[in-house]
Order: sequence, then C-alpha cells, then structure tokens
Amino acid sequence: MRASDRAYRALREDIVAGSLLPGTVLGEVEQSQRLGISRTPLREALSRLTADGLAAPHNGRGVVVTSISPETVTELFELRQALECKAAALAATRGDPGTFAGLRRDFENAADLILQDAGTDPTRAGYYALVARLDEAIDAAAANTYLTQALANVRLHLARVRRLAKDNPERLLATAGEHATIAAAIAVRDPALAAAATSVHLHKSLEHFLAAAAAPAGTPERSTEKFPERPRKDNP
Amino acid sequence: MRASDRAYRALREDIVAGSLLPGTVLGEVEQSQRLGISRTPLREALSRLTADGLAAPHNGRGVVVTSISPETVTELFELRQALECKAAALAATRGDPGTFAGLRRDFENAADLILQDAGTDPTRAGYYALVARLDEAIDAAAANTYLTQALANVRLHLARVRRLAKDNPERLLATAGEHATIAAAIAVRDPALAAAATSVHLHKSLEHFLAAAAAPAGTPERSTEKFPERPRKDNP
DNA sequence: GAACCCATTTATGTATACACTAATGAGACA
DNA sequence: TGTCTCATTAGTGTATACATAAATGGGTTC
Repeated sequence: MRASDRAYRALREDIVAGSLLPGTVLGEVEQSQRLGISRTPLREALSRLTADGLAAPHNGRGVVVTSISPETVTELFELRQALECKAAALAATRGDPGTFAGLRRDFENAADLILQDAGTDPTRAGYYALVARLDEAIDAAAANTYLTQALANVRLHLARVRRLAKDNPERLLATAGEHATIAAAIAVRDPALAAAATSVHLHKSLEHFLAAAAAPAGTPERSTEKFPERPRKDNP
Repeated sequence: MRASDRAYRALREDIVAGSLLPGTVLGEVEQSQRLGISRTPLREALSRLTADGLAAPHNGRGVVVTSISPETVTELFELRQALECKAAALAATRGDPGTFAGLRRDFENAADLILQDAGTDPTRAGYYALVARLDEAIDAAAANTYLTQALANVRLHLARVRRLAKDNPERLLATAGEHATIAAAIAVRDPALAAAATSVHLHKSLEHFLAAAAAPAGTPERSTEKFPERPRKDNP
C-alpha cells in the first residue's frame, strides 16, 4: 500500500477515534516524523483530510483538526436527513424487497446483539455492523454514485459524533425498532413511508444526542472537555 | 497565489469548459510541463480534482477526466434535488423575506436579460449571474456549512452539464419563472412550497436536458461526440 | 508465423534539498 | 518601561533526484 494511503488512514482513524483532538495543529514535519514517512505523501494525506472536512486550513499556514459542536452536529443532521431520506426513497423504488425484509427481521431480533454483550463489547461492534449492512443495502439499492459518495462523507463525520453520543442500551433498542421500520418500508416499496421513517429516526437520534450533549447534571465539567474549541498543540 | 492553486483552477476550468474531454489521461509530467510547474504542486491539484469527482484513478496509475452520460446526469439530479430542496426549505425557515422578494422581482424582469443579448452573449453570463445570486442567497439563508459544501460540489458538476444542455431562450424564460416561484415561496416563509417549487424546477430542467441529449433528429452523430467514453490521450 | 521472455523505457511514488514567508525573540531607542 | 525594529528560526511551498513498478518493444524460440 502507498505511504500516503497509510498516512491518510492513520490520521483519519486518529481523528475519528479522538486521539487527535479538534483544534490540534497537524504540522507537516511533526506528523511525517510521527508516521515515519516523508513530507510528500503526508501532504497528500492532509489534502484528502481537508477535502473530507476532517481538517481545515489554519491561518493560511498548516491545517488543524476541525472541531465538533452541538451546532455542527445539528447542521450535519440536516444534510444527513436530506441524503438519507432520498436514499431510502430511491431504495424503496429500486431495491429488492427480499433483502430488506431480511434486514427488517435482523433488526427485530437485534435485542440479543445489543443486550447480550452489553458489558463485553462497549463499542457495540455487532450491532453497528448490522446498521452498516442496512446502510450498504440502501446504497446499493439507491444505485446512485453521487448520493453514495455524499453519504459516505456524512457517515465519516457521523463516526466522530458517535464517540460523543454515549448510546445507552435503551436508545439502541429504540434505534433497532426505527431501523426495522425503515427496512420494512423499503421492503414494501413505499418511498414516501421509507423517507418518513428515516426522517423520524434521524430526528430522534439528533434529539438524543443534543440531550446527552447538554451536559447532564452531575458532570457539567465534561461538556467543555467534549467540545474543545481552542487550537492546541498536539495531544495535550 | 500558490502554483498548486493555479494548476487546480486551470485544470478545473479546462475540464468544465470541455477543452479536456472526458476520458483524457492527465499525466503528471505532461500536465506539469503544459502548466509550467513541477510535478509536486500538480499532484496536489490532481488530488483535489479527484476529490471533486472531476477526475478518477485510472487502472491504479494516473487519473482520467470523468465522463458524463445521461445516466450520470440523472443521478446527479437526484442528489441535486435532495440538496436543493432541503436548502430551499431551510432558507424559507431562516431567510430574510426582503432579500428573496427582491430576487423574485429580478427573475420576473429577467426576460430582458435573456432576450436582450441573445446574440451578443451566447453564454448568457448576465442571466446565470442572477441565478448564482439566488443560489448564494439560499446558501446564506440556509446557514449550513455541510449543505453549502455539498451543493458547491454538485454545482461544479452541473457547470459541465450546462455546456451540453443547449439552453434555448424558451427554456431560459421558463426557468426564470420557476426561479421566481422558488424565491417567492422563500419570501413568504413557506418551506414545503419552496421545496416543491425547487422540485418542479429540477424535474423540468432534467427533462429538458434528457430530451436535448436524446440526439434530436438530424444530428444523431453528435450524441456520441458529446458523451465520449473511451480514454483518449490528451486533446484528440 | 506466433507466442513468450527479457530489456528498455516511461510514469508514478517517495525522499530530500532549496526558497520564501511569517512568526518569534532579543536588543536598542524613545 | 514600553515599543519598534531587525535578525533568527521554524515551517510551508516548490523543484528535483532517486526508486520502483508497469507498459512496451524487440528478439528468440517453438
């Protein structure tokens, strides 16, 4: 694999995982030494990160990791709603009913996935893999390259948000039901219903995130830690 | 200005204007010599073009200018509809009524712009500048960075399509009315109406393009020239 | 005559050297 | 003591050299 690809993946993973905090200045010499490559492939990686919106030019000199705020997430969900509703509607028009009927059943039986390994797997990899399967099925059924690419970018930003969302089992169980409803609407080839179900799901997801981000009483000091705004030099 | 920026703008302009035809292989040495810069900034320009979707990797070696087909345009318009309807709805919720009332009047008086310099200005720069003003007003009123950026990318691709669309004065006059309707809906702060008016406009625009692209009788040989698919070496 | 193999060449990926700009620091002067 | 200026430095932008892999062409062999 090319060094620029490895650098891009490594930096993207660090940003999404949160080990590179928002506001961190990504110096070329610094990062190239950290990743053990030269500046040329690193620059290409930074260029791709900037195009993704995970990094942004900083005073015309260097790039910084973009920040996340409740306002940012609200804007992201507005775009997400436009894209996912359209994708669900197209999938309902063009998709294979059998595929989505199967996904509907999987989500209706997802309580096991969510509750079973509640303690063993804090990342809920199993359930999120199922969600990813639904996303991929919708993308494939929508059969629209531009839409799929735009959604991929949204989901990239969403992965960052997910780290802050603190999804409790109750919310996850609710999302399973919402996803089942979406899959069911696509399976019966009802575009308007699929879009409406998607809209409902996204509305509730954003509501849940904003409520959690509103710094629940008892841990008010974490809210500032979760949304740093000042540029800071590497890992503080 | 940086050499990489100049290269990016120059290549983008060449692709949008059609002087670099779809399928053209963009060799690094070749283009860097043509633009009088070294390979390093040119690579960054190619990277940005690839991120924009104007170029795509070619057999893992080099990049080619992406092609445009009626199917591609249809997909582009599906994404465009999702984005522009959402933007119009948000603008209707948040925008300043006075701004859009003024734009409505401008579009209602746009017949002069369109008919006046019908022969003198084949690109209709004046009218398209007015359209751009509406786009910018909607972007500003929607106040959503993610949405604006996604729309900017769509409009970039749309500029390529416009070259093939062969807009006659009748169609342009019709679009002026459609744009006036959109501006009016936003001015009265009716999100659903704004989205609907946008949907109607885009539906008719796509319809017009597809009809024109269907190779009108008398010039069937141009359809293959308009949508080249085979990679070709530079300007044939 | 056709097919296969090897050499050459061409183009990309990477590293590094050089240039230039902007930030930083100290020192001098008011 | 504060501020202005100049030198230093750190970091980015660009050019170029080198390495490597893929395409191409010629030669040989079956």
